[in-house]
Amino acid sequence: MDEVTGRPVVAVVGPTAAGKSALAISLAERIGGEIVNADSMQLYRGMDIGTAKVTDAERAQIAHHVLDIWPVTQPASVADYQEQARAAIAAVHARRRIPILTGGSGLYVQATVDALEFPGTDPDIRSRLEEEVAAVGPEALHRRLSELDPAAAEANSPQNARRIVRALEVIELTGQPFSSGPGMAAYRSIYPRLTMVGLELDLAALDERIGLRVDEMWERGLVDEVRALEAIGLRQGVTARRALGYRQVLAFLAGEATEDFARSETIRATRRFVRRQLSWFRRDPRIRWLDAASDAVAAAVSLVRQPNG
RNA sequence: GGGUAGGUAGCUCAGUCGGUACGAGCGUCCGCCUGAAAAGCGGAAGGUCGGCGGUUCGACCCCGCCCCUACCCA
Repeated sequence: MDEVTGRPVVAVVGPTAAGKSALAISLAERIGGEIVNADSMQLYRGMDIGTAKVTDAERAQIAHHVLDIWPVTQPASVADYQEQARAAIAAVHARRRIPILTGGSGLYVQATVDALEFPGTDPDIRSRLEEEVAAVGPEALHRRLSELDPAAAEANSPQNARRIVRALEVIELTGQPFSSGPGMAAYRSIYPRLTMVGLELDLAALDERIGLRVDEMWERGLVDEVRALEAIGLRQGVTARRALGYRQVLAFLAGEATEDFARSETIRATRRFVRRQLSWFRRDPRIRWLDAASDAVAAAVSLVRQPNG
């Protein structure tokens, strides 16, 4: 068994606002762990309040990794994240401690833990295709995709410009159909001793917490945070400017919405997001779900100590 | 008391010059997801078109009365 990957890895996943960060910290204390972030937006430097990033105090308590790695102007990249997250896990292992991958970005968790391989990207091809969709509409490109890679076309709706562009990009770049490489690696973990813990809470309670949490973000100065990030290019970043809360505050700062509207929209969008997260995680059969309303820490500790499936 | 506008999906509103509601956005529910993923996308369930009567072969759309809301006049 591989010296590094044969060591235990824990993943704490689940919807936003269920309490993953706190659970991960408590768990880390009990089992001698260090946290590896798997939250796409917490990768951005300066996006603290709106992403509910762990505090300095919490970071002093338990080591956190793969946080604040990108400037807000940089487009997100799962492939880049994957590399850094795996390196962080290896480093934690090298310290003979247990990495606890924590976050609600399903794709990022899977990219780290599963044998996913991302074909490359090419800015020129990408921007050319993007201009094309803008000009011709996604349906036209979808038709082309049907000829080049029927399976990929089948898998994407003709409206889904983003996915169609990426599929065409990969085909052009690799000369291979997009649908041939990816897919099958999902749920095949590269870490044999992986324990996946899902933290759940009933939707009504979660919705309530989201409302409170967003109000709290406002009190803590989310608007000022966004204003400061705006000054260093938030509006130019393709990914960061669309983050929950940030997008809405930017609209408010641009005079396109009232502050109240920005806040209620943030709550609404976050609630919708939580549903998408659940729909992603629910289908992963490896996840052991724990109720956030009960003693999830104790339950998680015992799961880690006696993985058993 | 009089007048005007309006009462259509949970919400905000389109619409039918009378022929089984083409509805839309938001909300809700379900799902998809391999380099933007807190993103992007798909599907579904929801309506006796304020009430009662009338005209008509047929009314949500016409007529009468009533109720409710907003505003105006007194």
